[in-house]
Amino acid sequence: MEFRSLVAAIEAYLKQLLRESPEGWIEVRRKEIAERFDCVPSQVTYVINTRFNPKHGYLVESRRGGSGYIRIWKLGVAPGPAPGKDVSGDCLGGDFQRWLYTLAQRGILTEREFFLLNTAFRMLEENVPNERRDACKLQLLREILAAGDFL
Amino acid sequence: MEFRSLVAAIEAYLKQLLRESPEGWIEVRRKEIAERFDCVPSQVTYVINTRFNPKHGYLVESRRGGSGYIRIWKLGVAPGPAPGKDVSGDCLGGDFQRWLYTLAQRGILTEREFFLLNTAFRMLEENVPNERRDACKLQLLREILAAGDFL
DNA sequence: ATGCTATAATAATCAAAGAAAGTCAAAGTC
DNA sequence: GACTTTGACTTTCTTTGATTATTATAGCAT
Repeated sequence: MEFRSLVAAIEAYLKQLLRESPEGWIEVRRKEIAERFDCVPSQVTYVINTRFNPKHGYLVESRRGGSGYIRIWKLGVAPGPAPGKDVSGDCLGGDFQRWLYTLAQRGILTEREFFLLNTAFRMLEENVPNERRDACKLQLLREILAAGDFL
Repeated sequence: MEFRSLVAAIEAYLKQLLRESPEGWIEVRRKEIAERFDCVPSQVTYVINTRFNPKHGYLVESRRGGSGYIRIWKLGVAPGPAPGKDVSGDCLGGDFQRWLYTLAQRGILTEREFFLLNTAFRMLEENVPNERRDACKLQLLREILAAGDFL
């Protein structure tokens, strides 16, 4: 298949992998992707940042250092810019709940866990200063996902 | 099982032992672990420090010298911290963790729920402005308890 | 038996080397 | 002008090994 650009090709490749993954997430090495597409590693970072961000319905987890990785989760349906709603600031708005729901549906969270986390999220929503809120929720989500590894 | 890295393998092994231990704690020889995984002993120290600290819900006690050992406690399953051992201060704002711990002990929360809520609490702890923090945590606790009714 | 010492058996510390991934801004393309 | 591509530099995490600190115990002297 021919692609207009590198980003497009890499994006398509990752989405292909995601489609083939029954778990709804994939794990890749930045360096390997870069090699496969014969480009610099930071290109991959660029693709991740521009095509797999929360706005598009993806969550990315990564680790540096020895045996580092990039893990991409596909969460629920892409929320879409909700026309009329202020698109500017927090694109993460109410989507978190949907994501939790997705995780619950996939059996990654039990119903109770879903409920409890929902409560916790609402708490963060209401009590963490604006500028830190999104980062904060994202971090919690990441920790939850990471916890899954061993729990 | 295949592991990404040495740390991951050792971590998983120790957690396996912990899971199998009815007392909620285990005692190992650093050297033996190192031999089993064919690595230098300080690697084990590294794993302990980075994966079994209080922040992750573990306490570690150890002794050097003849018949030395490393003892690892898992909080939330174990009957409280090793007596006389410093919990190293920052073990997550005392009271709330204790609350959660109690709930877990009574079987009101599962281990996972305990862990997740712990994470959420830490999040609040670190991100909510000082003056609202306590009220906030209290409210979350209440909601959790209330939730118990119909969950 | 009691106390002291040397020794061997451990674990901790620390710093260096190695292995990824992230950042940022300049240069290129459309 | 906005989006892509590149690469030098930074940060984070892991692995290794040399050195240091601690403890139990065996041996010895009293």
